[in-house]
Amino acid sequence: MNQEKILQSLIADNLVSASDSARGRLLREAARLFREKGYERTTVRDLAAAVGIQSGSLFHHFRTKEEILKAVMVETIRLNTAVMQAAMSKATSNREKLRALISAELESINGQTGEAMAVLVFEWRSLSEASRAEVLKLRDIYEALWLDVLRGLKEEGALKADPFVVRRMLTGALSWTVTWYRPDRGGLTQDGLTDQVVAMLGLS
Amino acid sequence: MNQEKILQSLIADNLVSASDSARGRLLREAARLFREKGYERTTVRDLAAAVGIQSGSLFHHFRTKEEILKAVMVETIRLNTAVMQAAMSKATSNREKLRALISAELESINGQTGEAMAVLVFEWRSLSEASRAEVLKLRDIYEALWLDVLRGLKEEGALKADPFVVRRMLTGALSWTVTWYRPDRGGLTQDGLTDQVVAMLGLS
DNA sequence: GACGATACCAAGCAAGCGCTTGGTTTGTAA
DNA sequence: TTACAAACCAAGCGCTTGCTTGGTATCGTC
Repeated sequence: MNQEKILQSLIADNLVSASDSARGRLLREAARLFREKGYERTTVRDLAAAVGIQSGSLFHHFRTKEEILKAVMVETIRLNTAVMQAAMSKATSNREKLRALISAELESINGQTGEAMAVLVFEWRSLSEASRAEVLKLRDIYEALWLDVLRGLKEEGALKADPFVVRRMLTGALSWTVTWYRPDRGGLTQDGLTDQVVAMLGLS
Repeated sequence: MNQEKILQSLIADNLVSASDSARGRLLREAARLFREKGYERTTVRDLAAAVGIQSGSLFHHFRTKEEILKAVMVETIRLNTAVMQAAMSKATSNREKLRALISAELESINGQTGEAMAVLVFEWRSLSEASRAEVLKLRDIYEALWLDVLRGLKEEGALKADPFVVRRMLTGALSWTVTWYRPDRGGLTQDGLTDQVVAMLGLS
């Protein structure tokens, strides 16, 4: 199951919006703007202009501005969880699985969903309490994938530090790549970066 | 030279504000509020109320709201750079120096200056272009300290991955601790956390 | 070709924002 | 005691914000 097929099935189940639908286009532009200027500095007029409608018309699709932010986050987690599960299913050993996880997360952060992932990291505080709880539930599923593999590596003796701590360190380290890593601008490929991370953990 | 003495000398040189001065108190409250609610969601009325003055009176001390944000960041970097240089000067080997750096950065992120450090990470986009350049200059000095040590370790063969990449990974990993690590809430001490990071790098 | 839903527009409201203004109090030093 | 600057207050201006409202195209369906 490749990434395109995963996306199709999620769209069919109405779990994420097709990128050629009105909703999908809005969410993509919203992710871009939230990433670029921050949620608070992005006005509903900015959002509307980005998809070529009047600001009031936004509220036909979403009840509030915050609902747009939540949708960006929710759909991104759903997509990346599915992609990650698929990436892992091909691997056999825990070492391979970890590499698949790191590679997939780097891809989600620096690839197509990069803008939305950055929003997920930096705009957390702009979510209401209720939305936060909703997003957290989805994130827990995602995190469980990581912890299973890291615990396995710990038991094998390949990992010295605590799995929980390692995952949180990796979350920070990988998220942070969004602030400096430019896959296009030569030098380091995404695979090369994955190698570096694995090397840093002493697992290469 | 302990942390208190460093602070005194910086205050004497007018590089950071004394925490019992009007300016110092405002900056401390600002860091707290910016951290808690974000810069954009914090109003000048919030800031004024936090130090017990009228909102208009703020502008006697700072020309704009953004200048407050900049001051929080600038003073924090100045302080932490000085603390870090002191921490490193005691160490002899590069291994020890790296441990000192990690420990000091964890302290700055999770100790007294924690709120300001979080602001530095999460409110970057709220700075104007001009302020950003100013803060960046200071950060470069700070980063040079790290890169020197990491390059040394690489030459010794103790480090496998690229020093530049490792530093950026560590920046993310250590910054991220602010979102989950609670030194008070039992379990892991700050020294213990430092051990975990060193172990993760395979340098213990 | 009538109908109802969906998608949108044009206009603007109420609230909150950063910041200004003119004037008063407080602290300090000769 | 006087003089003066620094620190602050009370009031509010001009603008932007998220969102609402009442009405109009557009489109698939029978």
